[in-house]
Amino acid sequence: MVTGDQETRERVLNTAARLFAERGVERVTVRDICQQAHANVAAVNYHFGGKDGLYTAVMELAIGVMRSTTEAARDAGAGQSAEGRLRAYIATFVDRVTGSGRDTWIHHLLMRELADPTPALTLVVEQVLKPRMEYLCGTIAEIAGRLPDDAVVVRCALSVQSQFHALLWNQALPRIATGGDTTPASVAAIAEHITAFSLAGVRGFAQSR
Amino acid sequence: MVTGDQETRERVLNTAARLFAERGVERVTVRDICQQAHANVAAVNYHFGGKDGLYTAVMELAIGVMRSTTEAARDAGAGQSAEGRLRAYIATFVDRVTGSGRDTWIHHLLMRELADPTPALTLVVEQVLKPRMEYLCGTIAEIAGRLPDDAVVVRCALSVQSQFHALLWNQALPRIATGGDTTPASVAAIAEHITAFSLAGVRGFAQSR
DNA sequence: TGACGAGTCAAACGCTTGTTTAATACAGTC
DNA sequence: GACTGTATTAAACAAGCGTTTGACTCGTCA
Repeated sequence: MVTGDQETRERVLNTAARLFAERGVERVTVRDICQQAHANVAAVNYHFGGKDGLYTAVMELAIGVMRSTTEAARDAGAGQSAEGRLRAYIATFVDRVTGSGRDTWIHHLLMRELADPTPALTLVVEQVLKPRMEYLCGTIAEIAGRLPDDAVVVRCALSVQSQFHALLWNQALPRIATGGDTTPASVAAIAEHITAFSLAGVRGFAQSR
Repeated sequence: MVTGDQETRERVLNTAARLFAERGVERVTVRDICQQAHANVAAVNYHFGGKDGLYTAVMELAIGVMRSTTEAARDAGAGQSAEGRLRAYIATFVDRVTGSGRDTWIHHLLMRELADPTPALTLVVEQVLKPRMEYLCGTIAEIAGRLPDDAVVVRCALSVQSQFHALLWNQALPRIATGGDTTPASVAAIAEHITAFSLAGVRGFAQSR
């Protein structure tokens, strides 16, 4: 085969990640993947032990990137006030979800996993969602003057995080709301909106100590 | 056949609705549906013209219920202030999504349709999502002292609506957050949280006229 | 009574799916 | 140069899928 510079395994893995995110695991055949990856049908079974193994490998790849997103969101606000950290956290996520970076497919995979859980959800929860919630709760707790495990704080964190997911309704959004474009300016406007909305929401639960 | 009181067509339709919502269309076979509905495999093709036709029929059924939910959410706040209307709207939705009523499956179908659009999305957008956004924007506009088509108002409406969807992360939620129970008390607490959070968020964008 | 349409049924039909096989090529090692 | 383990290939495999078929059972109506 006239392979490129890339190893077959890597080509299959990357192609599968893209297709799984686009169409969902069930709507992608191993023949689709291998054809687009310029690989033989047997490659999936040889390198990943089967379609399920391939999906697991894709999810592990995705989890790695998601963890780095969490870190980036945390680093962006390092040394700032709680308000500043929340603002930086939101801006990082909006930026990555709307695809200014190049890893949009990952968020679609995550959305599918939440809507339609597979065994891989356990990994996602432990390595991605829990750390995010923990950081978010810490920041929000500081803003609200409450404890991080306060039920009010947890609910606020969910309210913040859930707003990101509306950004992924790619097909529906442009038809029900103005905008939906992802120019740097509008992305920044969305981030600013979620920040302001969430800050006001959280402060409404503020408790004087 | 020892059918019950229900006609075969109805049994197949209801069984399919439940299974499609639970597992997703791709992970449900016609044989699954017919077995659970105590019907012959050919029933799907005879009554609905095929699996696709069955899915369309299920979505039409779901859209009917969703429209009635929209009306119920609107009626619940009739004659009240804008704040009261928003509170009633949110309470109605939280109630239906968490399944105190019996139509939870519909929201799972909607979530799947947003994550993984099919041709049926067009119907959902026109007959369900647009009317909801319109009503929500009207209410929020009044609270914020802005016009209903103001971009700020539209974004606020999306922020409100998106919070409902976190309630549907059935598998993931109990593992990342405390609660997740659906006792009447906690459902009311969730509704109250989203209301307070959203009201504060919207008021932050209030414009003195 | 006999013809007719609607509904149901077991069985079979193609087709696609994920997976396996056996052959082949190739690089490194003794 | 024979041996070994890795990687790739075309072809075939068995199972499952949605769908179709033709016979059969009714209730209805002329």
